[in-house]
Amino acid sequence: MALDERKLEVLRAIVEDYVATQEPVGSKALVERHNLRVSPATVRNDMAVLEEEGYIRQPHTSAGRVPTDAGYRLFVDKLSRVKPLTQAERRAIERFLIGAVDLDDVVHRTVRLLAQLTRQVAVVQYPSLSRATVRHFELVPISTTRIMVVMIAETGRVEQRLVDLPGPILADDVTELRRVINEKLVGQRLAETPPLVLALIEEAAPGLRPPMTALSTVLLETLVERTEERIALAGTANLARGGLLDFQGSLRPILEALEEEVILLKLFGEVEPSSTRVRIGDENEIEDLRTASIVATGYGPGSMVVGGMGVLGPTRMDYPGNIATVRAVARYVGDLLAQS
Amino acid sequence: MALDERKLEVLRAIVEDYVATQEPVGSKALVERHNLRVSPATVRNDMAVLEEEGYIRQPHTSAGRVPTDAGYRLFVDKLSRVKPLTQAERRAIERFLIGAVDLDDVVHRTVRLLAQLTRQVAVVQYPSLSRATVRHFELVPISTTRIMVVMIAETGRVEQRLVDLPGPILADDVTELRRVINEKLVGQRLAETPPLVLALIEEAAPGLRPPMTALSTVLLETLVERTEERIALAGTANLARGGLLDFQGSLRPILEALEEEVILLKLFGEVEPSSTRVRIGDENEIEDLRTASIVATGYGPGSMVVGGMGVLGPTRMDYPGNIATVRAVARYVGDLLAQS
DNA sequence: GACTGGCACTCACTAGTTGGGAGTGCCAGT
DNA sequence: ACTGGCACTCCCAACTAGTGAGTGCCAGTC
Repeated sequence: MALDERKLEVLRAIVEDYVATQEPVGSKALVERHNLRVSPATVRNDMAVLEEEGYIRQPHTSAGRVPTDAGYRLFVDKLSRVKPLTQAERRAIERFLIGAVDLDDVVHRTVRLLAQLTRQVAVVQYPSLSRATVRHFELVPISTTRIMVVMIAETGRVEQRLVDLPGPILADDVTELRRVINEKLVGQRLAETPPLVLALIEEAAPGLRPPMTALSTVLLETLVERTEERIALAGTANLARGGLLDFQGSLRPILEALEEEVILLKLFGEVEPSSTRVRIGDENEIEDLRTASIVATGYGPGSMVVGGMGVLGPTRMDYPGNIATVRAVARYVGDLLAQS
Repeated sequence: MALDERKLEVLRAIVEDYVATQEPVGSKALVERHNLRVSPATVRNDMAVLEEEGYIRQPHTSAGRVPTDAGYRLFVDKLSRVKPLTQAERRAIERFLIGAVDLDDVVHRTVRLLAQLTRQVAVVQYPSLSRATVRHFELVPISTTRIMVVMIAETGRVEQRLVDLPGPILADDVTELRRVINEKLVGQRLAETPPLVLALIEEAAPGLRPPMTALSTVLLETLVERTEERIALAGTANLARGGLLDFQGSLRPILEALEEEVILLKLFGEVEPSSTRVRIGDENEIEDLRTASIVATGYGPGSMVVGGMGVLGPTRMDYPGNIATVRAVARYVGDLLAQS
């Protein structure tokens, strides 16, 4: 059965009221607060249909209605208009991000900003290495048989690793190794470097084969294969708002899930370019997050995506507002990355 | 009034039972569980005295007794014997830390390990820059007017910053700058470098004064003065155990405090060499943490202290166990740092 | 056919009541 | 100095209405 205009309007009203008040909403209150031009009885009939269709439900007989996950989904897909940010919010974003001194700082500020604006838990993935390009490799001799490899990505991210060499090495040879490595790898996307790294060994002068082999092994292992992704988190205290009504009483599983970087990466790292993804309650694959919703989007300089960011909160959240905020922040950060 | 042997024994028993059961403990149960060789009535008299002295209290008339913060304090100072780690725990520590590939990884693993072993919130401060010594400075030309400065500390920590130069610079000049900087700064404790950095400008050849000035400004600003301290956190989910009985119902303030790095640094960063500090409830200066206790200690290679670590939990925590664990982990990590 | 007013019904929530029991303080006795 | 006994306190859990918001249904109206 198709839902006519008014039924959708009723659903929208229910979602909005419930999000605002956190209490099941009844037919009478609905008619009063939104100027639906019909009587409570009519609304009740509509509600019965909406419930039949699975968009709302009653916590118990003779209580008001509450949206189901499906209801939120419909609301997000069809009923919510994008809520443009206020001037104050835009200013807050700029002010917050403008003083960042380096990449770490940008990520840090971003995640706190998101948490503050949305009053939810915020998550920001550090610009992914595998999607970034190499700006420079630096080799720093620590001792005669030890070198520190420092990789600087185009996004500003820096990774370093110690390499033990098979034998002592001369300063000039280090310079040569540095030259070769940079010549071959700079400007490449990291995900595409493995074959190039292997080719490096061939490339090196015969005398430099052993140290180059040690180096390339480490490069492959740590910088390419084990592209360790990092995550920043803020606003967990926001979970404890709403006096435990959300999340059916226990924060435990949510907090646990939030500590698993792997889970967060799955949620916020898998973003398609320039689309905002909303996962509502049940739609989450992670068991422990079935009572939560997630708004995630990708970000990066220009149209490139180097990482994901977003917020996590109770299914009963302000979707239009949070979507708008997450998008806006992502765009700002993208611009910021494009500048540097 | 002096507390005789048995009264102290009673206090110890109360603390241990309360920590174990989370319920006020009565005289009868006490006599049964611990083999005090007296009757419940006698214990009641002792309890009355202990209450008078402020070491225990009754949640309400005709309930058992609960330790006060002062009671825990006395317990920690006088009554608790160090609880040696089990073989399994020692093995767990080793196994957990043995595979760490770099400093970040060490800190990461350590904080998770602590959270897991103590079942509390764990905090580890990254090895402090100001207390560390410089191993090497690297200058990486990004463009003709831009250099990236990379500082490698003895602890393995790496910091980097972009520097905009007043004018274009030649590769040879960069080499020269690098040489001078390293010559003067390597091996110094970072806290003592500011005068040396200023002297660098004098030191440089006249033609290199402008770029060196730009460099030293950044060095001072970011690497020395703004010695940004970092903190790793894990186990927040443990706060939600104990079903909200601890922390009088609201996790909110605790979670908020935990997000303030400044607060955590104050709590875990100010550690005297090789002493373990226990802060119990009221003793905390931070208002929001008056319902929590903290066990913190310093760590570092050998007898040096480069940072702090510890755990935070309800006042009702296993002090002897947590103290032992924190100490042991700190010692292991210290050894690890000494090796590298 | 769509909407409305009316009405009986359901059922969570609150407040008040009660009985039980764990625990206490006190006291007289050893 | 310690103990057994005893009256007392008072939290807690279970039960009992009473209340009211909200519903579903139905007959009536436009």
